[in-house]
Amino acid sequence: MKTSDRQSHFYQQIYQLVRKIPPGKVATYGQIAELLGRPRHARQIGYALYRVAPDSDIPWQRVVNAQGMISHSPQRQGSDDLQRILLEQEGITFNSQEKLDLRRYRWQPDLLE
DNA sequence: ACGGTGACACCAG
DNA sequence: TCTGGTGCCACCG
Repeated sequence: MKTSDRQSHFYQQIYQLVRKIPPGKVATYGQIAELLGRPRHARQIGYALYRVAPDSDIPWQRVVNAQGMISHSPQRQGSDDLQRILLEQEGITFNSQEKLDLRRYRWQPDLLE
């Protein structure tokens, strides 16, 4: 299997898993990578989500960094600001330090799937 | 082809 | 807490 095929397959796995995150819950980049059996590949999750169109059916907004914060970047062309708006619409609140409470909102995937 | 870059994470101080 | 350094590895010019 070519490397490029393995990679796009990995991206599909990422999208499929992110789709399972229910409204009002979030996962971290590292958590997604680990759940897919690739610890330390958190950056790949960011790359995969970067390619997702803002109006996609993939709930890309439900993935944040390990500090419970939205990762900002000029490259995102404002989708980072949109991310916060979408999450707040789902009932998620941010504290004065722009952080959401991971203990409260972290998605716990059902192991029996 | 190759080196800089980055929607990350973790650790030391 | 916060900051800086390090590990990681696909992406892109």
